[in-house]
Amino acid sequence: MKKNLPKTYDPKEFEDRLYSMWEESGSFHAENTDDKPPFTIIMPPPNITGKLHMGHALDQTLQDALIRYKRMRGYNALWLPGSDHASIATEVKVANKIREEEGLEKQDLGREEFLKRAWAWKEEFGGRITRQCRKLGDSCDWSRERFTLDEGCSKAVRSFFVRLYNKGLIYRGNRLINWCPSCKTSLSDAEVEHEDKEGFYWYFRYPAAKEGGKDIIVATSRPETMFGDVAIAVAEDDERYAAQVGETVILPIVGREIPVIADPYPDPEKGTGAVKITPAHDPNDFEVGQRHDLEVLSCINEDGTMNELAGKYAGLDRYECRKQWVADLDAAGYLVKTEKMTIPTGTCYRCHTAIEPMLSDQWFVKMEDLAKPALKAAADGDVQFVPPRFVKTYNHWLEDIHDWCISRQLWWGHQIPAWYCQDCGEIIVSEEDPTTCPKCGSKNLKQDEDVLDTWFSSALWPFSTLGWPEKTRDLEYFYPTDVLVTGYDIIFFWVVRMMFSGIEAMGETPFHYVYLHGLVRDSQGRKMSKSLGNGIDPLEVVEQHGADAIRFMLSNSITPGNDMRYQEEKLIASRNFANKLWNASRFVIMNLQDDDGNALPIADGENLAFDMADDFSGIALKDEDKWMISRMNDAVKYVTDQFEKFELGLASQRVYDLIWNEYCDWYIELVKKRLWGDDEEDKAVVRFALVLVLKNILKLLHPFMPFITEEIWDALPHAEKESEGLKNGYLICAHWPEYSEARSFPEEESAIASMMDIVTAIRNIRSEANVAPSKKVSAVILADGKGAEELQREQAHIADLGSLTGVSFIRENQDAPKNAMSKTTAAGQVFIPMDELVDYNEEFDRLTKEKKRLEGEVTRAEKKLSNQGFVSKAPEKVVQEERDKLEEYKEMLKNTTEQLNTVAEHLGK
RNA sequence: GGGCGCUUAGCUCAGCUGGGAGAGCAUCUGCCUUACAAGCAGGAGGUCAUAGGUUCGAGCCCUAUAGCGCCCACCA
Repeated sequence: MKKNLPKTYDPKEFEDRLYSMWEESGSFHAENTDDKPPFTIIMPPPNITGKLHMGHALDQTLQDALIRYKRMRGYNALWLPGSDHASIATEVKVANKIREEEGLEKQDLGREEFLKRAWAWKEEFGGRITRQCRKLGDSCDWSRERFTLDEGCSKAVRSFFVRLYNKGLIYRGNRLINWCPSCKTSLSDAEVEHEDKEGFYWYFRYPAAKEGGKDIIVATSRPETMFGDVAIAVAEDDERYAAQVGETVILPIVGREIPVIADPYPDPEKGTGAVKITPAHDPNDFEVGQRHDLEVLSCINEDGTMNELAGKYAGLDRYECRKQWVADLDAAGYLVKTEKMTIPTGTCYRCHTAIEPMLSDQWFVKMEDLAKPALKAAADGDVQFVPPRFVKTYNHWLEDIHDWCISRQLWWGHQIPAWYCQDCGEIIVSEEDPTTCPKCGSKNLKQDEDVLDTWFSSALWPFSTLGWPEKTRDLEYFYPTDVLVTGYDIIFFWVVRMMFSGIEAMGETPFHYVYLHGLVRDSQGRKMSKSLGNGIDPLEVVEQHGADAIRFMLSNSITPGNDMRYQEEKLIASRNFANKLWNASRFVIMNLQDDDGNALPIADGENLAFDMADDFSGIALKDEDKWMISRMNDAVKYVTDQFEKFELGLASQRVYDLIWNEYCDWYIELVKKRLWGDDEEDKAVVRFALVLVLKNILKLLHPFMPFITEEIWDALPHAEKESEGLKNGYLICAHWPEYSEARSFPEEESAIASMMDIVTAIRNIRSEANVAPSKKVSAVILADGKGAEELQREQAHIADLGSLTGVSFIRENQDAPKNAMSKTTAAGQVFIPMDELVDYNEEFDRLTKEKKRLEGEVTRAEKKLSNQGFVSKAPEKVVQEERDKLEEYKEMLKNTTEQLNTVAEHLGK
C-alpha cells in the first residue's frame, strides 16, 4: 500500500507510466484459447496519411470502453489495431511532396522509384496515428497490428480477387465510369460526391439538315460535350417533335449531321423536351446510345482537356473550351438564350474536381449476387445496427447498387493480379505470378498496371487481419467479430462492403452489431475541418487535461447515431470529476492508515477488502453502509445493462452520479463522524465499506477513465483472493462487479432516503432564514407510520448533517412548536423554532404559497382518482401509487395549513 | 426527386417498452467546514416547435404544418 496519493490530481504524472505497465504486462494481449469466450473488435484502420483528430478519439474511446468492459467481464477481448494504405490519398500526398521537394512528377520517377518513396513515407508517418492512440489509453493488442498493404493482407486481396474472378463476379469491361481529371484515375460511385454548383442552361439551335425542315432547340449545361453529340432525342409521344423523328439536324459550326430519335428517356417537361445525346460523357446518354446503336464519340482527354474532335479547341481545358465555344456559337447566331441554373455536379471525394464520365476499360465487381445475402443478413438479424434506423441506409445502398469499379490508375496499392499475354491476348488471373500463358505458352506476359480501390482491401479487414485465407486459429476463434464501431458516414464505403465480402469469403457476417456514432462538431455545431481551422487536436487536450478527461467527455455526451458537440466546459467538468474522485480516494486512503503510514485494521480479517464480497453476516454494517452498498449494487446492474445496449452515455452518467452525488456528497459525509470517533471496531467496518464501494466504483469507471482508476487501485489494499485467476493484480484485468441480491438493502435505502429528504429540508430552512452553517439549532419532527420509524432510526444523522443541537419527535400537529419555520417532506414535517431569526411575514407568504401548491396537487390527484376510466383501466399499481400520493399530499396540506394558522396567529392576522 | 434526423431550462444535451420532466455549464444566495474552492450547502429557471388525433393518461404513439440539419439521386 502506498503512503497516499499526491495532493493534486496530475494525470501527466502517471498516464504514460501506466500505459507502459499495461503493455509490458501483456494486459492488452488476447489469447485465442477456449478457457474464455472471445470478444472481438477490429479497429477501423485510420489512413496513414492522417493524424489523430477528434473523430478518431471518439471512435476509439468507445471501442476501448467496450473492450475494457468485456475484458473485465472475463472475455478474451481482442481489439485488433491497424492502418489503411489509403491508396489515392497517400499517392496524392506523396506525389505532392516529391513535386515540392524535387520538382518532379511521379511519372518522372517511374513506378518502382515512386513506390520506394511511398513506402519510405509510410515508414516515417504511417505509425503516427497508432502511436497517438496510446496516449488515449487504447488497450489494443499491438502484437497483432496490421496494415492493409502488408504481406498477409495483400495475399488476402489476391486470393479474394481470384476467387471472385473465377466465380464470374469480377470482370473486365469497357464501360462508362467516373473519372477524376485531376487525380487521373477512375472512381467508384461511392467516391463521387454531389455538390450543387452555379451554372447555366444554354439553349442552342440545331438547324434542320433538310431544306425547309424545322430547327430543334436544345438546352445543355455542358456545351463543350457537343463535339461528342451523336443524336437528338425526344420523347416518344412528344407531338411537338413527332414530325422530326427520323430526320437529321446539323451540329452547329461543326457541321456534322446527327439523327433525331425517339426514346423513353427524354422528359417533355424538362428543358425544351429535346435532348442532345453524348454517349461518351453522360451515363443516360450512354444508355440511349446503346438502345439505338449509336457511336460513342469521346471529345475529352483524361486530363480534362479537349481532344482533336473539338477541332480548334483541342488541347484547351474543358472549361476554357466551354467559354470560347459558347462565345463562338453566340457570334454565329446559334445561342437562343441563357438561363442561370444550379447544376448538381459529381465531384471527386478527394480533390473535389468535377467528375468526367468516361468510357474506359476497367475491372468491376458484379454486385447483384453479392448484395442479396448481405441484405438477407440484415433482414434476418444476423447483423444489427445500433441505432436500428441505420439499417435503412444500408439497405438503400445495397438495393440499387451498381457494379463496383475497382481498378484505379494509381501505383500505391494492390496491383491487380491479372496478366495479359502479349502474344495471344489471353487474360490470366492468378494468385501466383504466372510465367507462361496457359493458352499459347508465350512467356511474354504483362501484369495489369492498375491497382485496386483502397476499399477493396478494407472490405476484407475483419478476416484478412485474422489470417484469411489461411485457416488460422485466430480466424477460427475470433471470427465473426462482435461489434463494429464506426461513424455513420462510412456505411456505404465500408460497412456494406465488409458485409458482402465477409459473407462471401467466410459464409458468415463479419460482425453481429454495427454500433454507429456521429460526428464531433465544434462548439457552434460546425463540422471540424482543416479549412475552417476549427479542429481541436485531441493530443493537445490530453497534454493539458489528461486522457481520462477527454475520454469521459466523449463517452459521457454521446447518444448512439447522433452528432455531438465538442465543448470546452464539458471537458473541464470531466477533469473536475476526475479531481473529485482523486480527492475522495485520498480521503479513503488517509483513513486506512495512521499518521505514520501504518495500515489500520479493516473489518473481517484478510478478506474484508475483498470487493466481490456479498456475505456481510460477520460485519456490523450500519444503515448508511448498507444504503451505499445497495446504491452501488443498483448502479452495477444499470451500468452493465447500458453497456450491453451500447448506451455508453447513460452508463457513464450513472457512474458519475454514483461517485459524486452518492459516494462523495452523502456517504463520505455520513461516515466522517464514525471515523473520527473512538469505536475502533466500528471504524474497521467503515473502512471496509469505504474500500469495498470505492473498488467497485473504480471498476465501473475504468472503461471510461482507465488511468486514474488504475492509479487509485494501485494505492488501495487488496486481498489475495481478489486476484485469483487473473493475469496480474491490475485493475485492467480485475473482475467486473456483478449485481447481487445480497447487496440489496431496500429497507436501509428507504430509511436513508427519508433522512436525506429531511436533512435537505432542514438545510433549506436554515438557508432561507440565513442561519450560519456553524450555528446549531434544534428541530422537531412531526411524523407517523413508516416515516416516523425511519426518521427516528436515522435521527443521529439528521442531527449531525442538519447541524442540530437536538431533534425531537411528535405525532400530533398540536404539539408542534408555535413559533417555528417548517418544511414538509414525504416522510414527515420538520419544525425549527427560531424566534429571533424568523421573519414571520416572509414565513407567512411562504406558507401561503406552499398551501396553494399542495391544494393544487390534492385537486389534481382527486380529479384523477375520481375519473372512472383511470381507476378501472389503469394498472392497479399506478392507481395505488396515485392514492398514496393523494394521502401524502392531504397530510402535507393539513400540516401546512395548521402551521400557517399558527404564524397568522402570531402576526395577529 | 427519395430517405433520415433534430426542435425539451439562458447554453449544450439526456429522457429506456406512454404513468406528473432531468444533468452539466451558466446564474443567484450563503460558506476558505481538517478529501476536494477543479470545492460545499441551498435556490431560481421549462404550455417538452405548432395544430389536430389515439388513450383513463402523451415529451414519448399517429397525422399534418413550420424551422434547422444530414444522406442519397444519371450534371437537358
